[in-house]
Amino acid sequence: MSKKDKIVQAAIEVFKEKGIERTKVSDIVKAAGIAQGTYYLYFPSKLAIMPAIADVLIEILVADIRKQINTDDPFKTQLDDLVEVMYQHTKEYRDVHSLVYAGLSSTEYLQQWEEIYEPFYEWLGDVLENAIRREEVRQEMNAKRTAKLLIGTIETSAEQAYLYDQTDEKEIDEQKKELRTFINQALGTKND
Amino acid sequence: MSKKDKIVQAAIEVFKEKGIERTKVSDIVKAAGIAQGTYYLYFPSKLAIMPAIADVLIEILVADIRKQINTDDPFKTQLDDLVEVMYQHTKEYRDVHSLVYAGLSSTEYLQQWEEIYEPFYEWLGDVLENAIRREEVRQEMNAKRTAKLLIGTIETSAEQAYLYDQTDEKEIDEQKKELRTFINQALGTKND
Amino acid sequence: MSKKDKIVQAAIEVFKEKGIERTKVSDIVKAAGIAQGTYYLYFPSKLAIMPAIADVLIEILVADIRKQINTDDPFKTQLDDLVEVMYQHTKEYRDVHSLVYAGLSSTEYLQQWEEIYEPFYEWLGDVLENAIRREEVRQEMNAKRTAKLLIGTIETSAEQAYLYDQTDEKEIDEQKKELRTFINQALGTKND
Amino acid sequence: MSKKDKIVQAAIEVFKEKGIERTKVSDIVKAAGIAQGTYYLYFPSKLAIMPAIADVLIEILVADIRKQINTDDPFKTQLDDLVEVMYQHTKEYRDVHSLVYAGLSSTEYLQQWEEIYEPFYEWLGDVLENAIRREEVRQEMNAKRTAKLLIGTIETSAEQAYLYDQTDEKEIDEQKKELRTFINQALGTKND
DNA sequence: TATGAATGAGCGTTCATTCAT
DNA sequence: TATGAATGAACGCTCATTCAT
Repeated sequence: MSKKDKIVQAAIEVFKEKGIERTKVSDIVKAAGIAQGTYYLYFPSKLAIMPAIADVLIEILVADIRKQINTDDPFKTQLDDLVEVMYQHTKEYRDVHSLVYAGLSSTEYLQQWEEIYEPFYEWLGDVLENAIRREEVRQEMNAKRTAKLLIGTIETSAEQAYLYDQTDEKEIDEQKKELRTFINQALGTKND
Repeated sequence: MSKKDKIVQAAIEVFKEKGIERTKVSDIVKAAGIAQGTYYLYFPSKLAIMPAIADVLIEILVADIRKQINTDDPFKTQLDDLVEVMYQHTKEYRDVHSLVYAGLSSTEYLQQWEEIYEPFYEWLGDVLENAIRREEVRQEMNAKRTAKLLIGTIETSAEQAYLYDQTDEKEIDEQKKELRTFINQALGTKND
Repeated sequence: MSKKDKIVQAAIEVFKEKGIERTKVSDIVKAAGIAQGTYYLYFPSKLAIMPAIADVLIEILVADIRKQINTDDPFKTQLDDLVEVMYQHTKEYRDVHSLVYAGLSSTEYLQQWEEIYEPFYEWLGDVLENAIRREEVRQEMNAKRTAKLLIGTIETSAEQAYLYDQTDEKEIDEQKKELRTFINQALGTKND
Repeated sequence: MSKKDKIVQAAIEVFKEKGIERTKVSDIVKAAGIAQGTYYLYFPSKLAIMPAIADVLIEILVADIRKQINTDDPFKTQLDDLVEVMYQHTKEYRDVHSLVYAGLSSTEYLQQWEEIYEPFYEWLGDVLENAIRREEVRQEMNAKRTAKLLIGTIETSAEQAYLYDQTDEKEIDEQKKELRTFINQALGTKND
């Protein structure tokens, strides 16, 4: 693993640990086992690491999705699995996610956010197009735009679920069920 | 207007202009026309004001919605209007909104986020229940849960739209149209 | 009790409680049950109360001494009793004592310290003069100067004893015994 | 000289000039010729430097004493010299001394005070033991305890003397004379 | 006298960034 | 490349004091 990756990994770890607290560069370098100055050989400023972190988060998410979702399954199954993976991912990384988002907010990097999500949009867009072709969903939709809507809906729902520490799993399951109905309707998913 | 409200108003203004990191307490008090120490009579720390700001943002949003949406209109019309108002609101306040969210992230206050949204959820939940009763939407939904999903979907979509400064209105209109289809389908809105 | 006295009493209480921590004017007024501004009707500044506190401390000490020491007793007995009372007093008030001393240090009031001790010096000077007259101690001493030395010696010894929280009473007793020998020798106290 | 020592030296100088309340960390670092942040690499807070200062003060005192006192001299002479050196030292450093003591009072460090004095107690304890062996003082004393009493007595006496700016040297000489008598008696110093 | 909200100068501390090695 | 001690600008917060009521 390159030193740069090591720094990014360490940063993610520290964000997860320190959670809500503000993370210092000195924490990151300590976790990465490098000297304070070394950080600046790879990133020009404290916030400059944020896009790299966001990239990794999306990479992890997309990798998980590819692993857990079988694109030969019926679309409805794939959709259910997508919800599961995204809930799982949100649960594990939601602190980091919101911190990174916050970090990007205070810089010129915010613009990159959508760009970073692009591979994810792309993947889901392809899946939707397949489903359209296979007539497993309604026909007249724009696959890419709908992919963005779908991702936004699932992600926000997951965030609402895990916003409270109180992981009342039963409550979460209810919400997940409602979500599945909501998006299946939205896409006009065929059942049989 | 109470002094506390004056501080909150001033904070919103300054956050809109400068962002969260770049905003000093001294900027807020200057804008509010009060002394530095006075701020701390009302809020124990710089970040402690965030929930109060979020409250105001939601108040404004809900007030706008009440003003612009006629609950006697067909549900479909109300939904269209809701999208318009929320897009408008996101456009105007999206900086503050994400800053406040970021600010809450770095504190123990994040938990309050959902609580603050409660009045909005409540309102839309009532509207949905009416629509269910009037058979303008599909029957088997849970109104409150669906309200949360709906709000999350519209809000995220609006955020995606205004994430870039480049306000390509045509592009935005396309996305808005796709969104309307998406949510109408999701709710099973009746057309006639 | 006058309001001024109430403030002084409250200040002593707060000093005892907060001990080592810096005490704020707001703590004092809260304890005294008065408004912040009222304090300044009686003392022109935060530190201005220090001499008044010192006065009270000495008053208490001298009152205790008068109560516990019988000036008709043999001088040696009086001396033993004096040691007891001063140790007791130091134990109870040593935090306040050092804080007041510190408080006076940072002002022009430090000069008053000796002045405040004057009644105590006076009292012990008289006792010593009696002892000289009664030939219970060596003859050639200057009563007033020796009183000051004696008080300083006993007080410092007591402070050394209670500097540590660890109140090893056995150790303290040993030191007290050594002290008694030391001062009896110093004064040439007659035994029989 | 190490950077830490440089900071301590500078702090002593500044405290002598300005007092503890009026001394800002920025004054200390300016005098030390270092950056503000550097101070905090060596001391975690403003007050945390106090024990280090106290250490230095005692070091200086003990060094002076070793230089000025000939341990081959008769004990009585050594005692006279000790009084001289301690008066001298108190005169020069009394502001810093009481400030440091006050500073320690407001922290958890107060406990260290006796610990810091330890080398001084040790030295005088040895001297006393020698005197006992040579039968220059009374025989039955505990050397270490008596050393503490002796130091306390002389120090307090010197502080009483220099508490007033008005250095009436004649008055001070009188008191010093009375002090010498007092402690010689206390120790049973032999004259011939 | 008494109040207590308001003041605002002032200070301790932090932490991103630099640079000599 | 790598180090980590040093930097110093920047800022949150405190708290003694004031003053309108």
